[in-house]
Amino acid sequence: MLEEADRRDHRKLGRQMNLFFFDPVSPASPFFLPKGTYVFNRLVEYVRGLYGRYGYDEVITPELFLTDLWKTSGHYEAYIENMYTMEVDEREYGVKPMNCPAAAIIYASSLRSYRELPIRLADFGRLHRYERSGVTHGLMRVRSMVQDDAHIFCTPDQIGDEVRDFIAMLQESYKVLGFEEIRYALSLRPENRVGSDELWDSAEAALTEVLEASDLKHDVEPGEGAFYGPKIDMFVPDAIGREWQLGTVQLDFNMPERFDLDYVAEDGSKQRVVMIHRAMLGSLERFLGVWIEHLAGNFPVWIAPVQAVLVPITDRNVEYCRGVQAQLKASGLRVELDDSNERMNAKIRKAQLQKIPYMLVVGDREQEGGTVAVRLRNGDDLGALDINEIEERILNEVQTYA
RNA sequence: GCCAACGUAGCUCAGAGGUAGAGCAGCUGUUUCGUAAACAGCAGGUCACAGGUUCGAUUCCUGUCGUUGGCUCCA
Repeated sequence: MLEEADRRDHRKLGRQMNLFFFDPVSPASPFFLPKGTYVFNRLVEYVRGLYGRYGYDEVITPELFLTDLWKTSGHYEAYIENMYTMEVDEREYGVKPMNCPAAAIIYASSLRSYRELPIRLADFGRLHRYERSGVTHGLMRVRSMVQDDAHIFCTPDQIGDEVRDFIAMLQESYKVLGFEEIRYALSLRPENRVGSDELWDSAEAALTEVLEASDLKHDVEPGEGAFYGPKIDMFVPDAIGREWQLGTVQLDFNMPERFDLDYVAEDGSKQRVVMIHRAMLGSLERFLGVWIEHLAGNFPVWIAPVQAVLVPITDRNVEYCRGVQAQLKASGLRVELDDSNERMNAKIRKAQLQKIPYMLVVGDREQEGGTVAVRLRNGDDLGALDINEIEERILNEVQTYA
């Protein structure tokens, strides 16, 4: 069991599969290698696809702000110790530890009508947080990260629908990504909080309603909410059973007040807008760490950095393999050719350790028949398949997120 | 930040108060092989960093940095 956890350890697999590594010159900050970057970007791309369907708009915001911004948001007091700051032209700047104030600035940048609500602004900005020594852990807790972050601005009446749609999107994505068991936790009002009791009442009721309406089993954690609003967090365990928070949806009554965010209502009056912070996969670094352990490194074909490797048995078969590679690449597949001076056994072992989904072995027999001998990473041998046949099979898996 | 441990070659590790070793990876050559490691040779290290003790420190001591397990924290 412990051995199995060790095999799934994302830090080891990260090295072994050439995905990422860490270097003391930037403590607790991953360097993503080309293969890790591919997976990372493909995840972002996947999320962007969902955003298209779920009505989000993406924005790009600065990484560096005058600390005035966090004085306005209220984070300065609580979190300045955990921020990276610098002085330029005698003014104090801070590297952003979260995107929400930037979203508030965007919201405030024009007069808003109830007609344009809800506004859903996605931001894949890179965040930096000085995490205290002793709390960092591989990709799970880093000092530099990107979240699939978004902020929804809506009316109080829209809270329920927004939370419900978000959870629906989250469940859709977790299903595709292979997470069956998610723990949901509803966190209610803490001692120290902002906002009226009426506001908390309705917000907590809205979250509870969504959870119950969708029949979602969840824990209720009184007093665990953020000072600015109640929230629902989604947790998933790593290889040794430690739970990590990935998704979250948080109502915020504080930021709209502090940034004076409102909209013109139907009757012409100005109304305070509601802000919802939400992240589906959460920190993409953390998500990748948990996901790698969950999959034991076996990325699904659609996102595997290398989908197939051609293994020529002898030099005689290399030219033929080049042709097959060219054909598969032309279809958009990521196919490598192992023409190293190794025995087939060694090439297969190497591909296994890289967790490459398909190994296409080519000897004289395959070459003559215009086929490849297909081996899966689980050891299954599918025998000789026609090139078009294997191409279709892989393409189909890509399209269906199999 | 706290408690504890660890830090030796790109990776995984061994080692000892007298300035270091293996396997894998790398490079060169041989080999042309049927589903998880062919063979040989070569090359590779300020033993994390800084002080201290000592005739002599990579080894012992202290500090710093980093990593790991746990605690606290996680906007």
